[in-house]
Amino acid sequence: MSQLPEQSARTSVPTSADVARAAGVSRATVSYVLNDNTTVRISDATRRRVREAASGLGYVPHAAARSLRAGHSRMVLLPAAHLPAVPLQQRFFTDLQSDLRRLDYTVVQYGSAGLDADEAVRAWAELRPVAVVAPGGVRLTPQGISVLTRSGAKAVITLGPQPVEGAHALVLDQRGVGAGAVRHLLARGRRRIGVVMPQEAGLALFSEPRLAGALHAAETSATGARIQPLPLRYEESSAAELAARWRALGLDSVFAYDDEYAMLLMRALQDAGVEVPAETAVVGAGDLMLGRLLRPRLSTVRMELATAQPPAEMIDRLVRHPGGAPERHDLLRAETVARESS
Amino acid sequence: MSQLPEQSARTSVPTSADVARAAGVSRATVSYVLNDNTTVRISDATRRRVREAASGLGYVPHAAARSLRAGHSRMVLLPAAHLPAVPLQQRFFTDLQSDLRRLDYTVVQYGSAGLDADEAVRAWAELRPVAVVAPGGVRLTPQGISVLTRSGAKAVITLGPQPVEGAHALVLDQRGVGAGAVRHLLARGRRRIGVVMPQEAGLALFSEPRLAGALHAAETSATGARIQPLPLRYEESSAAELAARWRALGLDSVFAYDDEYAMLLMRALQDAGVEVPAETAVVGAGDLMLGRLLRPRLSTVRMELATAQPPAEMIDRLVRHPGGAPERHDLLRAETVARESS
DNA sequence: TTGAAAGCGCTACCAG
DNA sequence: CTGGTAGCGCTTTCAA
Repeated sequence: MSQLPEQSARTSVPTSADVARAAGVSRATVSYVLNDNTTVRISDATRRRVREAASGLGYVPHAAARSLRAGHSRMVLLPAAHLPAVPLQQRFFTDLQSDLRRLDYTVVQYGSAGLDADEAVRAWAELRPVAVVAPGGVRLTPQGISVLTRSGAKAVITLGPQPVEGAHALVLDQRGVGAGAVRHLLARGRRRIGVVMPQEAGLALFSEPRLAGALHAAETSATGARIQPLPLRYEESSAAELAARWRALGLDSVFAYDDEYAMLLMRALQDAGVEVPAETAVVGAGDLMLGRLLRPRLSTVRMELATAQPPAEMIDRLVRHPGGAPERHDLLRAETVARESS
Repeated sequence: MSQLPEQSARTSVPTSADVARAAGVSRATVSYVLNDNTTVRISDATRRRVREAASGLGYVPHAAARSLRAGHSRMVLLPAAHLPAVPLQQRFFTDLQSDLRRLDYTVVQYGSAGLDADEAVRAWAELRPVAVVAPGGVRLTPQGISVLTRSGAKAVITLGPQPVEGAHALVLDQRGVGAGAVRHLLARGRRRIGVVMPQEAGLALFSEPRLAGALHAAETSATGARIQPLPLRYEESSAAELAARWRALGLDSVFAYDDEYAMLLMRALQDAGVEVPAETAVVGAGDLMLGRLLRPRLSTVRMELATAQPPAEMIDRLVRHPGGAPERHDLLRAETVARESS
């Protein structure tokens, strides 16, 4: 219908005013109809005219304008860690996302790679999210939390190995993983236990608590067991080096951080003539398929997320009743799966 | 300073007007100072006063209001696929994200799990992104592209095995992976080649083109080689079943889709007494660490992303000069790595 | 049952 | 050098 191509090009993004004009009604009516507002009664004929005009023009409401007017958004922000997430976290996010959507939140992942902590928090705050769920690996300080809160976030929640002062916390306590592995090895009669510490950046966040759990389990066992941290890069050469001096270390078992490092190390040990499990028992973590395919089959610590209340509901509750004391929920359950390697 | 707690709570999110009041200047001046607007000259004293007032109040600008006023955003939207991304895509996204940030774009991942195609596209359009990069696994129809374009997106780009009519395309052509594997096996004298087809939802997007490439390579080789698709679930039982009827299939080699399926199948074949590579050669894809740790070491097809122009620059160019014909760029380079399993 | 108008927070004109 | 002000697209009173 437009006769001026260049004008129609400039005006090409249709607004509710365009819909109103096309339907011969006011912008208010358009808003009522498209939002199914029940407090006001509109004739069916008008409803249809508005709907047809909207779809005819390809009208899509402008989220920014809407939330500006409303004074709040329903955006839940998930700052993406710049480091590779563990598969468990990946699945957690996927589930959280669809659960939140069902509660009518808009979930947005925001990558902050290449920003320092302050810039990143500012960038998040500019989006005025109603809630922020920050995974481990994202540096969130108490003052960062304050910036977010003061910019209108009703709930700030950390997700990771340890809580942060002032925020709610979904804790994936990795200590139980290390403790589970060590208790299993102790029960098998092992007493000199190595703990692999990946040297890859970012994994320290997980490996340190696992080591701490291992140490604690050994100390409280009253067996006199010894824990020996073993730095390892995820490379064959690094594993071969470690294997070469294995006998000198005098270890009878090793918790290999996870199944992949376990596979790497087990192969190097076998190549160096160290018998698994006879001479050295090996335990991984994560219960990946590959552990079942190895020979000997890999013992592992399986991890599961157990939640009393689904995280999405918790977030919804915190958003609706903000201001309570920081909550803390432990999500991670660790369970040892004994196979042939230990 | 506020004496009414409940009022200060409601008004707690500071606006540029609050900053202006605190600094004793107008909102315009605040905007000029905080945006380092150079077309207007402001005294250093005023600048400092404004800056101090802003940080004192914890002022953070409101992105929605800003882009509403500006009439455009610099948001690049990455609809997140609901299925697990291949590691290669994961790295691609991370890199793209930081490159785009360097070009001053805001990158946002939007999870559309649980929405059908139309709803999803509408939801994206509501955010008024300046560009959309849709990975494979996200269903994007020509009419979806039109909705996005008409809502102001300057560039719509697909990323995946095959392009979509009307959008620019970053193509990860999986056919070369299958073709590379088959050519390698043909060169090794193999003629009856199985191709593993994962039965997991979502992988068909990758496995079908790989099969097509394998078929094409066999046909054009003039060797009379035969290609046999082999459905397989990522479970030990499924692999064992396949291995049990292996000899009846009469195959002398197999392209196992990727390294993980290769490990699964190779283990099952070995358990069934089928010698690798003597009786059956095995090739994976992805060049994972685990392939190097298997015995025999796994031959694989390594995949790399080779780009003439970095994707971020391409997007920036398309945003600045919209309206050109759809571009298509092939990103995937496949290269066979021969080890011991073939 | 519908329309007019105010205003969310911000920036960019134009006056002073 | 700084301030007043219009208006981005939308929703929601209040009037008609």
